[in-house]
Amino acid sequence: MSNTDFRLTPQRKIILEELMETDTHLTAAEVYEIVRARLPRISLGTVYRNLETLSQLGMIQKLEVGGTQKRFDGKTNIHYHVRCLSCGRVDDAPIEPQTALEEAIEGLTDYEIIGHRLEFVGLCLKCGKKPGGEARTRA
Amino acid sequence: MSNTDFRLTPQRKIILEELMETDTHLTAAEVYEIVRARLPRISLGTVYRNLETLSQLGMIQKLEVGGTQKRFDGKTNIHYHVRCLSCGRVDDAPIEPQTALEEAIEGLTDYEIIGHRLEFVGLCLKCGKKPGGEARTRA
DNA sequence: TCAATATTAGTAATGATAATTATTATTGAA
DNA sequence: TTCAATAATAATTATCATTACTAATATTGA
Ligand SMILES: [Mn+2]
Ligand SMILES: [Mn+2]
Ligand SMILES: [Zn+2]
Ligand SMILES: [Zn+2]
Repeated sequence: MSNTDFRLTPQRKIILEELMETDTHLTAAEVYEIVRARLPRISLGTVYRNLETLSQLGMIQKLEVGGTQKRFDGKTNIHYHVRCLSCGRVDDAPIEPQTALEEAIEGLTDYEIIGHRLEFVGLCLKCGKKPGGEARTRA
Repeated sequence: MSNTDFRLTPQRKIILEELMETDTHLTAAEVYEIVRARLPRISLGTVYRNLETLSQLGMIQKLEVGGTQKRFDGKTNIHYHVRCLSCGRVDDAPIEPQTALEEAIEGLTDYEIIGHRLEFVGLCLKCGKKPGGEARTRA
């Protein structure tokens, strides 16, 4: 019984491919829409299940950014994000991980610190400039 | 027509009081349970509606921490948090807001930066020490 | 070849939160 | 005071994201 019984099914392969070749941090629903163009019979449940599996295996990253939906990242290294308060768009933040932050709280709390999450919020190019922009979504 | 038609109803007063005198960053469901001890007829919808209203007015803060539930904070000043990966507990992080972070990305992105959120994650005293601790909850 | 195992599509269930609605409470002008 | 306008409530229903279940299909390796 090989312990490596992870099968790279067509569904998983395509989900991975689509996540790799985009930098927009898709939601599960967005992944579903995109993958459906290539695999019309895939089900939303399969997308959720595999996004979970793949992130569990460290092949992708599940992001807990603000807002109501989780987002998924083809990049697995530690990095920060910027989120648009208006349209929800999430981009990578061009700033290196600040290890100093964890050193700063070390010992000041009862917690055993494992990591940290830093998210910048603001308005993306599209939403920020012109008055109005896109409809403001909640959260 | 006075524009200040916010009424400090008993429901709102008690929700506020309970949020003020705790430092544990309650979820809506937890607020509901606690307030119910004093106002047994209050409805969960009222709790949600007023938590939203109060945070809209800047009287409390709605926190978008990791996990599945929003949490509410009686403190309205900007500060960071530590969250336990095991039990979900959220405490204030004893570290000052780092304005330098926003200065660091300023100009490096297309975004108009408005703010940032920093959350440390780890294991609280109760969950971290003894092997086992509480049952690990998801997210 | 074939039984064990993994994965799927489809659907139902769950959990958090928001919207609706009919009723009650408060306000301020007549 | 009285009463119409407004605000807020309790109760209920709806929505949205996500997870669980289930029966069918696919893959694996002895
Ligand atoms: Mn990213
Ligand atoms: Mn706090
Ligand atoms: Zn935007
Ligand atoms: Zn804990």
